[in-house]
Amino acid sequence: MHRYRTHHCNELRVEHVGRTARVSGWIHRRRDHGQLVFLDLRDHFGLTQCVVDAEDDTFAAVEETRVESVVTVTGRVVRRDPETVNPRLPTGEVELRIDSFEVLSTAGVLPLQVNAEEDAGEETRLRYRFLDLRRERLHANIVLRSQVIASIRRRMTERGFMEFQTPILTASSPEGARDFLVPSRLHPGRFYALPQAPQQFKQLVMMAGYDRYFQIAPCFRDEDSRADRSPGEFYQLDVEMSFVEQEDVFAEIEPVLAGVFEEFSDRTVPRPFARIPWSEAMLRYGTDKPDLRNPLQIHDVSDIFDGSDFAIFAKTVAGGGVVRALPGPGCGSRAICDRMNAWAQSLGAPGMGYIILGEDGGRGPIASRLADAAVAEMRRRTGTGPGDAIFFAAGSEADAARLAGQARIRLGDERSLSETDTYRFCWVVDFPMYERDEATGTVGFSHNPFSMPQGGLGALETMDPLDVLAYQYDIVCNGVELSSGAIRNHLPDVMLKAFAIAGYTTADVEARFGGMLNAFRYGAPPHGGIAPGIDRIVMLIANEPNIREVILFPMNQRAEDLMMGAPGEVSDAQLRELHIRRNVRAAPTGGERP
RNA sequence: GGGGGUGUAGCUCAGCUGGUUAGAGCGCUGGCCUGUCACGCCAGAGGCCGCGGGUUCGAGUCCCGUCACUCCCGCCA
Repeated sequence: MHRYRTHHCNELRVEHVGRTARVSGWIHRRRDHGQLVFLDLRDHFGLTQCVVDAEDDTFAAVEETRVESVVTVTGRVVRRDPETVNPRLPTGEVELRIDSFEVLSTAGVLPLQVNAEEDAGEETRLRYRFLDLRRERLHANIVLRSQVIASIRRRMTERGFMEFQTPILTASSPEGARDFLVPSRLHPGRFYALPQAPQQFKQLVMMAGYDRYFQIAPCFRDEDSRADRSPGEFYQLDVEMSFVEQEDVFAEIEPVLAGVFEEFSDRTVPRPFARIPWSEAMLRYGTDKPDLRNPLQIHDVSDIFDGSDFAIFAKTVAGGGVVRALPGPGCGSRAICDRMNAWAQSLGAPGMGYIILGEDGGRGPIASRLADAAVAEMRRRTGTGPGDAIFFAAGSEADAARLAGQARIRLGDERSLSETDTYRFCWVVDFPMYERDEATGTVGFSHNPFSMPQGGLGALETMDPLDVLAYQYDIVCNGVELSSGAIRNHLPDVMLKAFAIAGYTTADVEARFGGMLNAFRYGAPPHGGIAPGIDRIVMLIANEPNIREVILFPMNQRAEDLMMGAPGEVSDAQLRELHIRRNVRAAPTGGERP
């Protein structure tokens, strides 16, 4: 008989009755009846009930071993009486009568309870991640993650993509997020950087002629975390293709994403994914990552208020601002509208105007200043009627869009308007190539500087840069941005011009992106790609609100690994070898850990 | 860097307008219990009320500071 087990803990069935079996695992739960003890033994696969009574030799040992200890149980598989069958367990028709009981590893009193639904605090969970991972939900999430990644690999390979590894130790990139730096022992004063993404490498793979590349790629960015953004590191499904236009990329990625989401969830994935121009997304949804499960849409009503008697909005429009209207189904009451207004003010907005709609037209301070025909026109545009309200966000185009967009989300949640059984994907396309930095007034890249401008060199030379669009797109699912992507700029002249508009000299570009720029001069195929976030994909499929729930060993919000103690101190000898000298003020004393 | 929330037993939390000995569930320890499956019943131990200062006759509760965790803004081309 095998030293540890003949069966795992989700294997024994009626057909095994009468045989002797051996199982090993953790003591999940014990039910002690004094003269009779039940033990639920747990391993990766499931639970098996073991039983022992007072006359057995092992009784005392079973009774005193604490939960989460690791034990090996050998015994006879017995059919349970019909009234004691547990239909909730796959192994619930049988149990194991304990003949021998061996403790392989004892557990102390637990800092968090593995067998309870109740969540411990984040700090405890992260410090004792190995215990947290034993719990059912988290354990299942990580299994799901493994299966999702395996499915993605299979789907990509079947489509003719090849998976390559790109360097982890590379050069610091001057744009974008903060880099993690790695000092060089051989080159005093010089540093590697961990890649923020394999962006330049994957483009070079295309120039090397491999045609279609993908990688489940680790990416490193030294930026602050969010609930949907893990600090430090994350994984992307990094993809690049040669000789393609935008729709070719969509045609490859759409079935992969839809297939994976359908394979691992019970929800529907409507196809084809909607294509929404960026400017339309900002107008209708007030965001560049719209949740299309929410049926509400925002409408521009600036023309109606232009020159109207409602002075605040008329002045806004006259000053170049806009007024946006959001339908509020069933919101036709003072209490609801006042609450929306107070909420808007809590966000720092001046307020949120409203019209309450009754059988006989509109009520409220705005409606009283407008002609009936104007109110009727707004009803028509927003599709509202008696019992509803229309909410208004006024201000600069960006401010009004943001407020209306947030109000749209809030109403959707509060009134439960959104679908709950769907993954609504969309492609947001036609992003602007440049944007004006509000603080400095300068023009900079709004997204990836390597994207191809629509209209090419001609557009860059003749158009207002702020009007130039890029072959730049996002894939969004249920309001979560999964990825940006682009058709790349593979033409050195266009690239130098594009960078010049953003304030970079040719020398700057050569110095910073020389490797790739040089490659463009020896025959570069037109190419493009995308890089959906793996962690966010799994998070959506697992229906988890926080990205830590789908990562084996996540760091906390301050980018610390509480279990391993990272980042940690290193020895003076290590630093000397790396030509590094500390330059930190004396650490404040009294820290809980060194 | 900024804003919000939280911090009370090993864990999850309650603790009112400041008031006498700070509670519950789970866990832990001991006892009882032969068909449970979140077993049940009885008893017990366990508290720097995050930390420091202040107001007050009196602070878990109010004020100031600080630390930690978390959510958000900035940031993430």
